[in-house]
Amino acid sequence: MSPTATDPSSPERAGAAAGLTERQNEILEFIRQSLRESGYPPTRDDIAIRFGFRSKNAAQDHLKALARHGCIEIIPGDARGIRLLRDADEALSHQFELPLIGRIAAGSPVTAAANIDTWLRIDPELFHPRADFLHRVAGHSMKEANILDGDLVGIHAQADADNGQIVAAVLPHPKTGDDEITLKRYFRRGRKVILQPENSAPAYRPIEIDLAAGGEGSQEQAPFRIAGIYAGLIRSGG
Amino acid sequence: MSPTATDPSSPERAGAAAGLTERQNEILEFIRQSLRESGYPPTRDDIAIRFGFRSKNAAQDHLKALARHGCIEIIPGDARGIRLLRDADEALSHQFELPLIGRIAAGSPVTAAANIDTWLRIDPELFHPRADFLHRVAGHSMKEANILDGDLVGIHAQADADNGQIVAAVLPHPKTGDDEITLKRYFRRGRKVILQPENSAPAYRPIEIDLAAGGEGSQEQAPFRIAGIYAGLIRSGG
DNA sequence: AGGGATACTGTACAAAAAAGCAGCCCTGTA
DNA sequence: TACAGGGCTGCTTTTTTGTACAGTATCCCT
Repeated sequence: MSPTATDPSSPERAGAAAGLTERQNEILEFIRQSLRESGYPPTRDDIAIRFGFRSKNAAQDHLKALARHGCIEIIPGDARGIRLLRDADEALSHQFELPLIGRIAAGSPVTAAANIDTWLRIDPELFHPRADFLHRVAGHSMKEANILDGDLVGIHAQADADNGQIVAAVLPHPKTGDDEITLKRYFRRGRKVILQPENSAPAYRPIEIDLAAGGEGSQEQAPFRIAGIYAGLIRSGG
Repeated sequence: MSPTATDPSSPERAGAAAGLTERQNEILEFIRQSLRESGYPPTRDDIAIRFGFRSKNAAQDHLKALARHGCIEIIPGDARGIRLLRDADEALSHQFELPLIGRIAAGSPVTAAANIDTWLRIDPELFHPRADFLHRVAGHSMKEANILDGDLVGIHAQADADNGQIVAAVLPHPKTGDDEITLKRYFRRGRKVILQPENSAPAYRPIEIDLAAGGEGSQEQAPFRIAGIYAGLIRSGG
């Protein structure tokens, strides 16, 4: 058991907390499992038995390390006094939550952690197709599709769309240059993409993009990309 | 402390498990609270301190009683070895869920267990005011308020409403006589209540109710009541 | 080479917690 | 009136747990 790789710089598994060793992640995962299955945290002994430690102090050391990293909190003197902290709890708690995406840091994937404003407790499966993130609508350009200013729209992440679907398009803002999410109806005719608002007021004009000019699939800065397709919305207040 | 009423036949509080005494329900609620706030169950001592028992055996006795009633499971020998069983666990798991209410059994409160079709994972706090239940909209009568057929509306339970608010009204269906939930804009002028659809098509007529005729506050079957006010909606699919 | 972290073994002790026994006071019921 | 059950006090005993201290070994970085 001793020759286990313990290189702190080894790549972490997906879903594992950052900055932890493999062993520490295993311990953390065991705590989660214990909470799920028995409803209360493990003792030092439970951990030692599970991992084959001959001394429960090995478990204690690991718990201290996890506490130092801010993954758990140890309540001194309490039997099973282990509390999962926010970050460590994420994998568990985000099961029925959706990230709210606002501005997009230039060049980053839409759902990158840096772009997440907050998490909201909505089951992704309530949307069709399943939503991967939410975006707050600004403006009235989709009014006639019954999508209003302030609505939270559920977006199913995918890179392309069928003609006529409502998409969340990522476009650089004409003034700031920052990437922004816009909801529009998508049409493609040959090399041209048309992003069509659903508001017949004259102020709302379709956006036309010529893919030939360094567009889709090009290595240059793409003038636009599809973050996903509209999958539903949630509206708050009367 | 001893002269506390302990009549096992006393009426149970709303949300409390059936067949339990008041004291037992308090203990159960404390266990839930402990799980929510600290993340692990209480010890016998925790319970004794909370309720002012001089002997932790009082707590032990209560736990045994709860176990006998199938509300909890005691894992022998384990510190904090208390597990909430399914029924008892509901209050906890529904923390971020909302019941979907369809048909209303005649005369029953809207959110009675019998009227709940299913639970959906949406944080009630996402609506304003906070939603207490959801209802699926049938028909297009509120189309011009941007509430469409098939939308799930969040309803904040309250018995009255201001003029002009959108309410979930409970009305007997003209044919079946079953109570049904309808979304309409509410107006009251003296003794008359007007439930106004938001659809200018001629097929949609306002409903007028004369409260003088055995209506609101009367002992006879009320012709209508307000289940709550509209607090937002969730729409699925493009 | 040395300091520091991770990852353990082993021992010891005190506090925390479970669990049993005996008994008291009520109240509703047979 | 006897009896059962809920609701408690008090006390004892035995586990279960947390936690500190002393070491060993490996690996990384300076």
